[in-house]
Amino acid sequence: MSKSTTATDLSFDYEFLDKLVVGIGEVSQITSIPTRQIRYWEEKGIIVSLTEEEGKNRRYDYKNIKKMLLIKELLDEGYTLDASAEKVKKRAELIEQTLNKFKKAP
Amino acid sequence: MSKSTTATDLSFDYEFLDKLVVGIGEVSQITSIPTRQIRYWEEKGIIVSLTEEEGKNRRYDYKNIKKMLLIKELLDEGYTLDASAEKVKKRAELIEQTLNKFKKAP
DNA sequence: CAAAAATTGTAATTAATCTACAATTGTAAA
DNA sequence: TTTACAATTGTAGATTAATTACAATTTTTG
Repeated sequence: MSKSTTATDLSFDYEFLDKLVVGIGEVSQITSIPTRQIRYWEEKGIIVSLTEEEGKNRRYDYKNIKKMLLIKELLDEGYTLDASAEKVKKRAELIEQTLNKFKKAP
Repeated sequence: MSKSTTATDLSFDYEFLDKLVVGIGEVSQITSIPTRQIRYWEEKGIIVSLTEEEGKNRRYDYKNIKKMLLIKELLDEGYTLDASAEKVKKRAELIEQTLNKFKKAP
């Protein structure tokens, strides 16, 4: 009848990650990236939030957060922001594929 | 040297779930539980948020969200709020154990 | 019905976020 | 070293979202 997700079943919680949306403050807490920097990356088009309309608060999903973490790593390694963004674009496809694998499973 | 979490490695992203914190608005979006109801449950002591101090915004972690989803299910099944809370307390231990299993892995 | 449980409404206040304009710092080529 | 661009940071003033607190309403149970 119902899905009954039994709470302990987190063998992989893609269903949860799929619904996940977070504000910029939480992203900042999770990733240790300052909100100001997140907005800057977004301003440059490197990150695209799920914001409904201009002026409303930004919302980010799992993929967004993963991207940011990766960009942060790459910057640390010495890549420029644009180069990092380029690299991330390719990896993003992998993340997507991996997530889709879980989604397709019956 | 560094942990290098490579972003595509989400075979199980316990590290991510561990850091996860979410505001009440997002919890409401994720779970479809109204914010008013979440605050009420908290007021009754059934949920305990990570709020730093009174007046500041509430923050919830993965376990909190899982608890809420479970309570919602149990209410649907006809349990009272207190009975649901009781059941959840036991399951919470299971969730914790499961998470710890991942944490211990080298 | 009466009492308790559970939920919901909302006003007034505070916290967090938004945009926009500007300043600062870092890097690399001329 | 200077010039130029990349990257980040600061902040004022406005707006969105969350807080508490008091109360009302709906639901369940004896």
